[in-house]
Amino acid sequence: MSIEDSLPDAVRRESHTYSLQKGEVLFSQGSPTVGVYEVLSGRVRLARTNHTGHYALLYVAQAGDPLAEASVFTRAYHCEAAAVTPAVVRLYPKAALLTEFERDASFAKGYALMLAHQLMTARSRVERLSMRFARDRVRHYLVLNTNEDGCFIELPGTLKELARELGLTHEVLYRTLAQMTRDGEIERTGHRIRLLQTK
Amino acid sequence: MSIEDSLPDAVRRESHTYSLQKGEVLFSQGSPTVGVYEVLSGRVRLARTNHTGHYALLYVAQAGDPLAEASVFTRAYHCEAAAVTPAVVRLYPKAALLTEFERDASFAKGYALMLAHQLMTARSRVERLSMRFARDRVRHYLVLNTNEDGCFIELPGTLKELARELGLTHEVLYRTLAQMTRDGEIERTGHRIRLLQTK
DNA sequence: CGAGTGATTGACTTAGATCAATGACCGTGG
DNA sequence: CCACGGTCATTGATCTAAGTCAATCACTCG
Repeated sequence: MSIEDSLPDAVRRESHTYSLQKGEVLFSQGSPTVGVYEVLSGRVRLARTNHTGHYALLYVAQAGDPLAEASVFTRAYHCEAAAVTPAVVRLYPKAALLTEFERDASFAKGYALMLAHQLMTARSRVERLSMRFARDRVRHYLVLNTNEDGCFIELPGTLKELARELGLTHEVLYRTLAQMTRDGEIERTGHRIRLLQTK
Repeated sequence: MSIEDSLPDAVRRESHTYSLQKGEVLFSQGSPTVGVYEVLSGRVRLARTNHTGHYALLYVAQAGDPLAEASVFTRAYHCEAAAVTPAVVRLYPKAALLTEFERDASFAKGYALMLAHQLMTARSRVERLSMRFARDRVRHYLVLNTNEDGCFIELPGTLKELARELGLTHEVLYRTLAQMTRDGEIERTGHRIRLLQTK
């Protein structure tokens, strides 16, 4: 599901990594597209500036996230990318991607499928963030992130990171998890959470 | 940018429309994929149910929204779709889409580009919903939805609909717009908003 | 005309944000 | 080896923006 998985060796071989200092601009709005990036570490923000100078944040990509997936098909970047923290990114050059795309329909399918998955993920985050109560957001996240068995959730990072993902302060997340534990809705062992039947 | 635009006549010719009653299930989790849908009117919700019976809402598609874009590439639907209101949907059959996809690389590109745009839109909604204050969300929406000139916004629907899109109650949206008007940040004429320079 | 809905504003409630403090843990440099 | 700075996890007290409830007016449509 990550961008990396959907890329053939031919493309991977031509990729390069770049290190960015905090604040450094990776590409700017209107500049010609050179390819798709993947964030390896740190955070990179995408933002757009209006004709009238109004600014809006579009996306903050973290380790593992792809960046500028549309740029394969367009001439110029529609937004600016800049590092929020020191960051390392990998560039998959447009030419290699386009060649593969034309040459191999199964690569094209894989790329489209990857985009469709990213889209579904993003949409479910939208639904989650539309929920008013912290508890509902936490439940939603847990249900969509259980293991095969449907019971256990392995938290990928820190609880602070999860709080950010859920659009909550970390304090509220701690309290909510504590309350859910007290209520017998979940059980916690370190960074592993077990989702119990509520009925 | 809508799904319709990226489809060639060959596919459009094979599409069919279906009417759904409120609550009617369009497809269920695990059932074999028949194609991609587009919502013509009403609302259709996508939801997933866990092995353990836990339920989570993934997406609510409204008029103009595509549904199950990944289904072209997969055997079974990963979630359930059901009408929230009476709804009309259009089905683009999988076979026709797949044929086009294999046959015409430019269609494949168009489809992927459409997905990438949808993705960018969804991500910016995530950023918007992550903002704490109503005013910040409204500003974000306005900046990303100005006309060519970068000043005017034509509201597509009602303010109540916009409030839902912004994750706010309609009362709060009214108050926020009123306050922004008082503060000279925007001007309103019916469903047209003018974004002023804040300096 | 009357029912239904959107737009709007006021009064009150509340969940989450903020501020603050503490303990656990971890790596690092003297 | 241990002290110290840093971050994470956690909890309490307080504040506040948004939600809720309620009322009014305008408008549309059968």
